[in-house]
Amino acid sequence: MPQSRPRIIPEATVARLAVYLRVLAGLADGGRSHVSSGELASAAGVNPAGLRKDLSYLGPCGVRGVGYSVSGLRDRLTDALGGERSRPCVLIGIGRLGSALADYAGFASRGFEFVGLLDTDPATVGHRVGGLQVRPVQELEAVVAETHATIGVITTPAEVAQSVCDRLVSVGVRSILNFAPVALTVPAGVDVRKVDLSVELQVLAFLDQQRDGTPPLLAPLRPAQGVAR
Amino acid sequence: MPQSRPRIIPEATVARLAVYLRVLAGLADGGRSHVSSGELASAAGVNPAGLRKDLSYLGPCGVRGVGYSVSGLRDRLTDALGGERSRPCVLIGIGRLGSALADYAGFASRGFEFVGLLDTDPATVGHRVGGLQVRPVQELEAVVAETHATIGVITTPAEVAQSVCDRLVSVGVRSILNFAPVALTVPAGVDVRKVDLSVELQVLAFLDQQRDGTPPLLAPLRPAQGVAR
DNA sequence: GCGACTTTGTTCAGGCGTTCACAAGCGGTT
DNA sequence: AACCGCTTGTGAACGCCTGAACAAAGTCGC
Ligand SMILES: NC(=O)c1ccc[n+]([C@@H]2O[C@H](COP(=O)([O-])OP(=O)(O)OC[C@H]3O[C@@H](n4cnc5c(N)ncnc54)[C@H](O)[C@@H]3O)[C@@H](O)[C@H]2O)c1
Ligand SMILES: NC(=O)c1ccc[n+]([C@@H]2O[C@H](COP(=O)([O-])OP(=O)(O)OC[C@H]3O[C@@H](n4cnc5c(N)ncnc54)[C@H](O)[C@@H]3O)[C@@H](O)[C@H]2O)c1
Repeated sequence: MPQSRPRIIPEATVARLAVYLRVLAGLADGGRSHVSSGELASAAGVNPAGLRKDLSYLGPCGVRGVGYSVSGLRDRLTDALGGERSRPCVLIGIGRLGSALADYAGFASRGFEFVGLLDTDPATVGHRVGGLQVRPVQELEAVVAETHATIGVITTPAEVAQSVCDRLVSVGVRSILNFAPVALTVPAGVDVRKVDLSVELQVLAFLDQQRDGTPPLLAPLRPAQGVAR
Repeated sequence: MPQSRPRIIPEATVARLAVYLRVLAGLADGGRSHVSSGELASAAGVNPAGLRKDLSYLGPCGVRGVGYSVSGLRDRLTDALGGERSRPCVLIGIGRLGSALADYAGFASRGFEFVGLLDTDPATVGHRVGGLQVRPVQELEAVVAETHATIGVITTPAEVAQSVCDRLVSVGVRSILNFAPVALTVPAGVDVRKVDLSVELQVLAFLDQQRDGTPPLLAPLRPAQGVAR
């Protein structure tokens, strides 16, 4: 038996694999033992053929004529996405958004654990949020060193996001999730993903206007599948 | 002078236009009158040529040899993205995440205004969040009707997201932003955008593992530009 | 044991998006 | 008035991703 092929997985596929993994976790809880690509694709909101293509990057995962083993596929996906080991994360900026994230149970269940919460505000430092005590941002480097955090999440105001990012990078954090509405500049070898909620709303507004304003002009779009992307 | 061309704008471009608009707002506050594509692209974290191509969908916007007028381009972008009119939004599920969104000032400044906050929890209903009183979710249809909300934001638990979505669609909301980790099914003509934070973290974890595990194998990737995507 | 049905895995073509490179156009200067 | 440098706008090539059709393969029923 040949070992897992070291093929390159497109980033768009990786994002979908994470969605499949969550759906599979739900199916496993429901006691299901097998799923077809059609059912899984429907639950994930994607095309069945695309789903099979995504899974094919991991090598053959299913049984023809039967489908995929829920637990088997779940394990394979978990492995492909980085294993089951807990990923320590630090969160900087414990305001409204940061508090919501720190308190969210959905991350821990997927292996992401906040091991450090940092803020400048003296009114916030010392408080317990999500079972962890908020520490002063001056200790950021020390916290990363002692916890071996590999992921940094930035929920500070935009003005200070770049400086926070620089400090994270300087102590070895190479994966950053940024909620502040600025484009962060980082050296090569560091990955930044940005979540920009204002942009999401603005795109919705644009699509809305386009729909109302010029119905015949936007014609050559989606072939009317009843499932959201 | 020919009026604005009714060309089709790719969705990826629309999202970037929203980013440019925000950067321009900052430049205008700073008193700048002109910008070059290079500077704007750098601030937005994109390629200069791509930026010019994005803007070209709106027709000629700049002056060769000089650059773009900050205020002129800002107005043009504002117009293209749906005008300056206020967009009323309803928010369902005023928990930790929902409260953070309702309280956030960055949306109102871009024309998005929450006009209805809804929840089931009796302990939450009646409270004031972000200057608005939380109302029982039973009144959802009434709130949409009286406020003419066009955008619905879902921050409820995943189990009820689909039913909330159905109710929004049934009263005419055709733009939905979903934070719950489920794929929503909607009829054609309704746009759904999904924000999935667990997936973002999972992708970061994957990239991290890929970097450490197989340095020579992921070689054919990004040409080492020091700016995050 | 054999056949037919079901579902996967892969191949192919099409579209979309991104990137590079160059010509066109404008302002400033001599 | 003509030249020069700078910046935009666009055309074309490239690569990536998506969607569909087809063949391989395994299971269930008889
Ligand atoms: N809340 C939202 O719904 C929302 C939506 C979209 C974007 N954002 C963005 O997310 C970020 C946070 O938003 P928020 O609403 O939570 O703001 P917030 O003001 O409630 O929280 C920001 C926190 O960062 C802390 N902080 C400030 N400077 C710091 C520093 N140098 N180091 C560490 N911490 C520091 C502040 O003390 C505060 O607690 C902002 O950039 C905002 O634009 C928020
Ligand atoms: N908080 C986070 O950081 C985070 C991160 C990723 C995803 N999410 C997702 O966002 C959603 C909300 O997360 P949260 O942390 O705010 O959860 P939460 O439990 O704090 O808030 C959920 C709110 O929805 C309300 N609700 C429940 N059923 C409802 C219904 N039928 N109609 C209207 N309201 C209803 C609840 O009363 C509660 O106030 C969840 O789907 C969660 O998976 C949250």
